[in-house]
Amino acid sequence: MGRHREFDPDEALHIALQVFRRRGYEGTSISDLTEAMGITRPSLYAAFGNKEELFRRTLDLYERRHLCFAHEALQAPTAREAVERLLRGYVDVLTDPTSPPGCLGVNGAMACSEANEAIREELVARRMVNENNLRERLEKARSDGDFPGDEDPTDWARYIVSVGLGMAVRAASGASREELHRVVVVAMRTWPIRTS
Amino acid sequence: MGRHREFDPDEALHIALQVFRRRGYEGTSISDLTEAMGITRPSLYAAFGNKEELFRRTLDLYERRHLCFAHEALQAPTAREAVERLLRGYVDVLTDPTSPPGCLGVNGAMACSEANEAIREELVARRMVNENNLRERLEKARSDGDFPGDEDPTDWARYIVSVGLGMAVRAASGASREELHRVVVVAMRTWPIRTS
DNA sequence: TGTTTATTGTACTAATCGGTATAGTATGCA
DNA sequence: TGCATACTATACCGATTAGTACAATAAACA
Repeated sequence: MGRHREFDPDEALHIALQVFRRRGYEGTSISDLTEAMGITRPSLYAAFGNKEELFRRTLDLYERRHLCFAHEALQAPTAREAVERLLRGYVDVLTDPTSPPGCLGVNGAMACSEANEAIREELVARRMVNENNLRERLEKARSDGDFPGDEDPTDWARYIVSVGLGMAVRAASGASREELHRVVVVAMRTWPIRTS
Repeated sequence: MGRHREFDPDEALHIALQVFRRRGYEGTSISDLTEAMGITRPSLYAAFGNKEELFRRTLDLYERRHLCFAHEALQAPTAREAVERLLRGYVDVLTDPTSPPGCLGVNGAMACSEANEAIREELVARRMVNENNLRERLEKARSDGDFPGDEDPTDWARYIVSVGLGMAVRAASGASREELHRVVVVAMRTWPIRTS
């Protein structure tokens, strides 16, 4: 009963994701959002709560729709391949021509005033989940004999994620997909086991 | 003639640098600045023009006072040593215990609304200057026989800077100096020439 | 000592921020 | 055909944004 909603919340969420991805959390105003989504302020608040809740839902959508490659990448037969797929998949997300360049998680976290400290912590926590997944994959590889026993999976996961973060910053500054794939090539030369 | 200024502009600029470094450009308000600097708004505008001009002057100060190590690092005898000094010096700046963690150039550039596009471009341009300096150092190394002739200095400079940017993001999220030095250790293993 | 000049503090501007009260409108159910 | 209900539109809230007008103040020069 009652009047029907005149917009598709899922479609609106996709638009919000695009806006947040381009402008970051603080850089995006409610007016930016409502204008892009084609809805009014009360509609936005009725459907999504408030700005912070909306951002968390865009984060969920982002991970589900754009970062989903990571889970598959980690299942590659060798650790080396898993890491390379991870980095190359990330590059493709960062430079997806249908979305603003860069990473929602990185663009959103930087330059937060203290009023939005909670957002920053949320993003750091989500980032850490990914890094831990990678570390666990490397630990498995080590017990499989696929990764040297005297190498530290924690150090390696931290390094790989750092390269990814650096590429995210570059992407936001307009780096091309080719440029970033070249970064991956150089980065992968650290790998302690040669592909035979 | 006229009344004397009651604050030291140079000291005030150092404080502004600290505030901008912690909050980024957009995340910092004039009130944040005047409060930290201990001066009033008209004094700030009289001495520094406006927010954007003040930020540019803090950028100059930052490069002069905190990034000055880069110039010396590039003069190391070997290219490998130059790059390692560059990365390690940057880690120490990022985690300087007397300053907010992270890099003014990175924290300031992310999450800019379109009103401050000029700031973003300025920071990207300054970053490119550093990357070009590194590339030129690698080109010199190549003609010195200190760097393989079949390696591309542009690719390497881009990779090294990317690692630095990634560490800057991590530092802003609270990474420790030790953590980041470990990233450098792994990153340096890409190096195409072994230290004999 | 009086005048000029630059800095100071107070108080303000228009615009924008995130968020909402309220009234109007469209729908499903009885 | 009412009536209850959920959404929409307008217009607003107090707080904060970057930036400034203006008058009081303090120093240098005549």
